[in-house]
Amino acid sequence: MKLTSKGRYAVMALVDLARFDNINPVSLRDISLRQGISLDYLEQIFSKLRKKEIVQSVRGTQGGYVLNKKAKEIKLTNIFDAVDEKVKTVQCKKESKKGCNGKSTKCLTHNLWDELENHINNFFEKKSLEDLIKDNVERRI
Amino acid sequence: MKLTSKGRYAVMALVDLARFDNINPVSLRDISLRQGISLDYLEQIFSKLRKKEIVQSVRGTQGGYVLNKKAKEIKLTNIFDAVDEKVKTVQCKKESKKGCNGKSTKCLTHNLWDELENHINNFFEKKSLEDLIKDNVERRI
DNA sequence: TGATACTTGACTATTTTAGTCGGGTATATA
DNA sequence: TATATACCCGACTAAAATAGTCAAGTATCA
Repeated sequence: MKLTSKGRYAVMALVDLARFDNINPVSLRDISLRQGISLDYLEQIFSKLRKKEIVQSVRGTQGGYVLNKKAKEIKLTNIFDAVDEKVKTVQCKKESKKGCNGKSTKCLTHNLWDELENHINNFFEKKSLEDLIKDNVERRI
Repeated sequence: MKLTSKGRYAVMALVDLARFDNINPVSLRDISLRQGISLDYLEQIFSKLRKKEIVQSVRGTQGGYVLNKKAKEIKLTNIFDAVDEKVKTVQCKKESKKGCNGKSTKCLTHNLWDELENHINNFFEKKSLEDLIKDNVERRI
């Protein structure tokens, strides 16, 4: 079980963005330099964030990205969802003969993965971008 | 973020084992048939479980595996640890220039992943094999 | 009109996953 | 003692996912 870089980068980039977008849009180039993330990869990630209306883009010189909502309203769930960083546990395919079919001893652990998924998603639903920024400022003092 | 089959299989197999090992050892062949998991793959998994002293092996005809501890004492943490199903979030390599080096805006999200890791591990540390079996019996009624 | 910066889609090397395969060794039972 | 059962061990591999790269755009500001 692991968190992939895509999700990590998305969160890092958005925290970075949230701290600098007071007046002007923030370019991916700047984020790329500050966070050490490949520009091309960032473009892929922000394309997804834009489609899910987490950020807005401003084209042209002095362009960049701006948050599309208040940092308080952007939850980790939304970010991970946007970049396809899902919490996958069991996939109970109805077509498959093996695995979960609701019969006999199979899928003994079905409920476990459900619980786990809820447990993790619960964490993600509570945390907002604002929380992350505040947390960071506090520890910085 | 996903849970891989290895961890899933390990838990499924152990729940199966725990329910059948009252008197005799349980063979991987039986578990394989009941749970629909490849025998060869199960052998790999049980080799690891044995090395971490979660199960004991009995060789020869009528052989198989037996739990090495009480189901109550085997936590999910132990199982996942045995089969290398780790909860990985950030790796802050000291060697790398990029990523987490404790400076400036980098690793803004460091604490987040720590928290997440604790949150998940907390779940795994509480759940025992016994819990899973009980849970299953209850829902079966 | 040129530089900046977003936009899009295709391509690719690397790593991880989920096995398979081929050889063993130990032991109960006939 | 022969044999079948079942654990034991290491090497190999196909397929999928990951983490990018690359190329060719379009919009906008100065």
